[in-house]
Amino acid sequence: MKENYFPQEIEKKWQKIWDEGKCFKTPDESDKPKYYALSMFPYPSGKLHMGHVRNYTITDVIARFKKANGFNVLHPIGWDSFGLPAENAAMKHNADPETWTDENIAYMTKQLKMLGLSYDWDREVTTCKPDYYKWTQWLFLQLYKKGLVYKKEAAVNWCNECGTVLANEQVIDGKCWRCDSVVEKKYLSQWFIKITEYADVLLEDLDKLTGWGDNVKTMQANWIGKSHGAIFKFPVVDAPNGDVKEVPVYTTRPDTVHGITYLVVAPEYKDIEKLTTPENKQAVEEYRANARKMTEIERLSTERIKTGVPLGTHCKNPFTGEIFPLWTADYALVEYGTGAVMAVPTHDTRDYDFAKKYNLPMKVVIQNPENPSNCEKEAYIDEGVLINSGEFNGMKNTEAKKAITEKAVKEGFGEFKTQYRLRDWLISRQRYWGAPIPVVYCDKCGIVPVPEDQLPVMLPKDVDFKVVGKSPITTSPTFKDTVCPVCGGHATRETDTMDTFVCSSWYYLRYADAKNDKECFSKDKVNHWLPVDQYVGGIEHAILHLLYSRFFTKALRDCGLLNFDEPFKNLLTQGMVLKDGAKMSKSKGNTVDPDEIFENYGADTARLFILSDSPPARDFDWSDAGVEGCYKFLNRVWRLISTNQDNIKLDYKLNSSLEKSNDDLVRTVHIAIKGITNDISNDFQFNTVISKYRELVNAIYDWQAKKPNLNDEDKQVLSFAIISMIKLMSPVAVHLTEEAWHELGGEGSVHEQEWCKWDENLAKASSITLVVQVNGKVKDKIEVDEGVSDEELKATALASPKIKALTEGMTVVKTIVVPKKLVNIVVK
RNA sequence: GCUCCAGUGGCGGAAUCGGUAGACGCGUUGGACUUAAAAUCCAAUUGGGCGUAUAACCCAGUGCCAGUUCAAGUCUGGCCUGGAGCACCA
Repeated sequence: MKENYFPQEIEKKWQKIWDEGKCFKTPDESDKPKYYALSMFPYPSGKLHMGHVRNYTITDVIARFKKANGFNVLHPIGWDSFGLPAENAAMKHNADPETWTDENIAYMTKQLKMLGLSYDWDREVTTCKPDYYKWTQWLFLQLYKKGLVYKKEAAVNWCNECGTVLANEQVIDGKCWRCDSVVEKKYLSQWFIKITEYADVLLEDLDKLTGWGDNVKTMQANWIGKSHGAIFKFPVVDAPNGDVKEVPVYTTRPDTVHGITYLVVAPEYKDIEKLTTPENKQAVEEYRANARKMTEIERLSTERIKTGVPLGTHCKNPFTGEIFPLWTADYALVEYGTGAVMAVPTHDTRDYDFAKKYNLPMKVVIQNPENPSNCEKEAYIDEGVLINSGEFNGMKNTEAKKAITEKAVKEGFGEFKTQYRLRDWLISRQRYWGAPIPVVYCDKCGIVPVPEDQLPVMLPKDVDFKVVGKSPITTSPTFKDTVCPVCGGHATRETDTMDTFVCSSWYYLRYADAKNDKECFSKDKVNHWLPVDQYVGGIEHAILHLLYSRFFTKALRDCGLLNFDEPFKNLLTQGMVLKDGAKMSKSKGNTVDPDEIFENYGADTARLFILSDSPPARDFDWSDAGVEGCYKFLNRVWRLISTNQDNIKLDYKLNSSLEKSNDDLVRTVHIAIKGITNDISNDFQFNTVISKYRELVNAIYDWQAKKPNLNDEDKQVLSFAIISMIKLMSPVAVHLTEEAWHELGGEGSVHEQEWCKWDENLAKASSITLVVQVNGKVKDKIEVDEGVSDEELKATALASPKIKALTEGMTVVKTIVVPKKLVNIVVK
């Protein structure tokens, strides 16, 4: 074994051996229990960044740890390779996005191998390849058959910069998630997936996900946004030509129904024209035209002063017989509820602001216990007792919600209603680099799905990427015109492609059976390997990818393709990698290139460092000094092994009774095994695992410093310590430990060795430090033997000269003994 | 505004059940080795009492204010600050 540590040399050597020997291939059949460890697959953007390094290292260590602990581990990787950056690159260079993507995949594959990750490369999936997107299209057709896919004209989010529509989930603060430009509303006919049909079960099943963090679960719950309320129908008393009889509203505050003083419909409300009097027509039209022009940001700004115009017509409140006016205002949203709102200015802040501005009347119906008379300064939105509410006066408002709705149900003008904020998932994209939506439009038959035996609908190659203002796919002379599969007549293909999130909603299923060319996956294999036991990825997917994937799993279960209902049993959302307190980004210029770290320090240092300083879920601040420190530590480990090479025997034997310092070292090793094993098992606390590596290495050095000459017992003990250390470090320092294992004469791979076991009797020090407190404050510490009884502890504590001095002349009220730890003497 | 998470030395962070606060590392300071440097090793490093050293001791201390307890970083209530998500969702 060389005296000095040359990571670049040994890493290259072992990577070649592992790769050529397919050392991390996972058999489908095994006597061992299965374990599925998965990182969120990358977009092949060009190069790995440190976020990838962190993500994949975490999952790799988990995979290796589980393998050493007797599991048959599935640990795959693939590429989320459709998407706009490839297309943009292609437009810039007038090249094929596929070439750009393939080159990136090749480079990033090399980098992943340089990181020493234990992937089963035979299961690699690439979403932009026909052997994958064929099945994405096939799954689209299954959902279509189930009635979960439909096309409709709707107000959709349009990003001008990207030249495509976006899903609601991809609009962040009114801006495009990818390019940050302001999103506009457009009315277009688009394809949707009916995720709302699963809103309730997606919400309820969050409770089953005990292995997910509360933060992600709450984010999803908020996004789904379930609320309980009622629908009330208000008769219209003076519609101009009488064909709109009533306006239904959704409310979560049926208890305030007696306080209604006006009603608001959204500017896009379907019956708005029929509800407008001729005198008001012009003003209403102008208001609506103006609303259409506004961007989402302008319209949704909460700071904006509310505006609206009256329609001139009126409704009757069936509870009170009161007549109140109809208005249109853009604070009512057409997509939510019924698109109309009953306004109770006294008990809703938005209605209050609006009523103040337009001098609309107010009527208090819930009494504020602290200010019973009025709501002059602001709306009272908390709980209270009903007043001015006829038969419901005196009732608590929480009870009145139910009672009032029940009355409406009985008398036929209302119903209980559960409402969700979640909207259907818009999956059409007017872009080239995606999976073509497999439908055709026939002049005679209308929308016709492409028959399954004609899949995949291939992306055309004969397109012009330089085209402006429309999707390159539409420029293909061969793609669009086709034959209707039903009538054989002329038909045109759908030129929209699918949102890439459709491709990534099922990739984790494909890994179970990646090379299957007959089905998207075999049911048996997918049921065997899934659900994913541990999923690791960034928090930025808390809603998007994770919600879509949960939906897909449930929908495919209902299609009979699999028999589980949640895809990811445990989820670890890793924190961001920061540098100087800010997220690493090219624009800030604070990125660190993984290649440089591999080159200067080796992958083992990178792996060790990325796990060392912060727990995985927290943000990680990159520091060059920290890398240096990890590199020095690995050098220290290397020296410990190389200088002792002749003293270490793989087949060491420990005597049952050992000399004190040897006994202590053996105990230290057992403590380390126990601690490291538990830290990995509980929440993957790799930062403390690594501090325990250091403690162990420090202990071995300290032990050795006291032993200039080693006798036989010393050598056995040292062998035990060092071999245990190598095995414990093998999931992290994968190359160094493999090299050491072989240099010491080990057979096979260190990564095929069983995990170390500890002896509970040895995993503790031979003596303990007794802490003595007086009135709860530490006053003395006394070394005592490990096996002492509580009585002896108490006696020892009371016999301490310090304690005697402190308790002199006082009465001992009580003595608390914590076994093997502490005595607290309470005195007065 | 609503929801969730977090707050511990100069820094990253540690502390199963409430039981020695600050593990481990980074940084800093001093020292050894060296012609010198690098590397390596040793020591100190929460603040204050305490501006000579050594040894010892004492006090305070985990965002703030209360509470429960023999004992609180940890539990309870109320705040403050920071971060994240949602947000005119009726």
